[in-house]
Amino acid sequence: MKAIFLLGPTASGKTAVALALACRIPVEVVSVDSAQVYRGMDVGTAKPTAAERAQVPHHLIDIVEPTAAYSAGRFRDDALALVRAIHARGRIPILAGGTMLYFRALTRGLAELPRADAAVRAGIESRAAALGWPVLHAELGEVDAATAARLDPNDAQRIQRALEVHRLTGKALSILQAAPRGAPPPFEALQLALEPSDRAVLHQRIAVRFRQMLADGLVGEVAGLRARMPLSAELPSMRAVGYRQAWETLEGLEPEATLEARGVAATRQLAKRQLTWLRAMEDIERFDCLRPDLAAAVEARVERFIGA
RNA sequence: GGCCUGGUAGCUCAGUUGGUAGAGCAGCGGAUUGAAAAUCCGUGUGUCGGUGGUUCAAUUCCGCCCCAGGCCA
Repeated sequence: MKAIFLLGPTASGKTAVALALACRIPVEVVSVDSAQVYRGMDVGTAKPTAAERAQVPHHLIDIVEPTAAYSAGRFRDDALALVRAIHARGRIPILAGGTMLYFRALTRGLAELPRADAAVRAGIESRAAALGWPVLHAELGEVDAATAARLDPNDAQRIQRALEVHRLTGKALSILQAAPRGAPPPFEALQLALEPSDRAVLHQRIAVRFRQMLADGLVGEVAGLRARMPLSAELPSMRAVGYRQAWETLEGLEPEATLEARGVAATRQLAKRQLTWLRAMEDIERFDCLRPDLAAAVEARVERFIGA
């Protein structure tokens, strides 16, 4: 069983490459993207168009409401089921996207941990508001010294998660994470990374694309979502690049005049973090996403993989 | 043409009663196990507009010039 991984930072051209591959090879695309899962968030997440989705089946797009929270754990389950189903149809899955934690969850597995618990999180949150995260970090140190040592006293999100896991299971996160993982993924993957040889060119693309998103009505999309459902700034969906900045402008927290610059900067920062992940990955074949013959080069490599 | 106010890091600005300078943002590097497009950590040498002068020493004081605003002609 074979699968193709296509990873790259935002604006590196993953969608175009995947579509080009689809012309030659019977494939289905599994999106590996923590923002494209949200229904109604179209403009700012650069989802493939309806036409593109009609051309090739795409999965894990528009699967949850923006009021909900998706997760790496759900992604792993969903993606493994999809890979199986696509294989059963005699096709090859292309897992394409830029959410590198999701790729890792797939290739290395996740520890057996409890899901997020809203009530427990709220309790931790309110204690943190009163005492400050460094105090909770110290408390974590009493029940899970290894995790506390690994985390910065200000890393609210991870301290909260570690405390949550302890409260829910009575065990230290570090112990649970050290336990052996489940079976490795039941497929052989060709891992391809798209990386720019010139960061400045990627930045240029990002600027052009964000400007286009604004022209395409990103702010209106966010305003519409806010009018239709009970959203809040803390929701993962509304923390997504572009959506957070549009939200701040709609709330009057930041001037509209700076929206474009803030959105572009946030996108560049996202791309930088994605590139940091990619740089650390081994067993991955890298392609310069700026080369003019990118699609053809990837195609040739994939055909070799499939033929083998 | 005259007067005034500015010209300091990519941007916005602070500062040095004369001993060559620092914040925010941006950028860059890193971490990353159910929120990950998140969260966190680290990282600041720049002809202090140019040029003469005073001084042991000038980005800081003085002269002239250039540039940008404003006011008066």
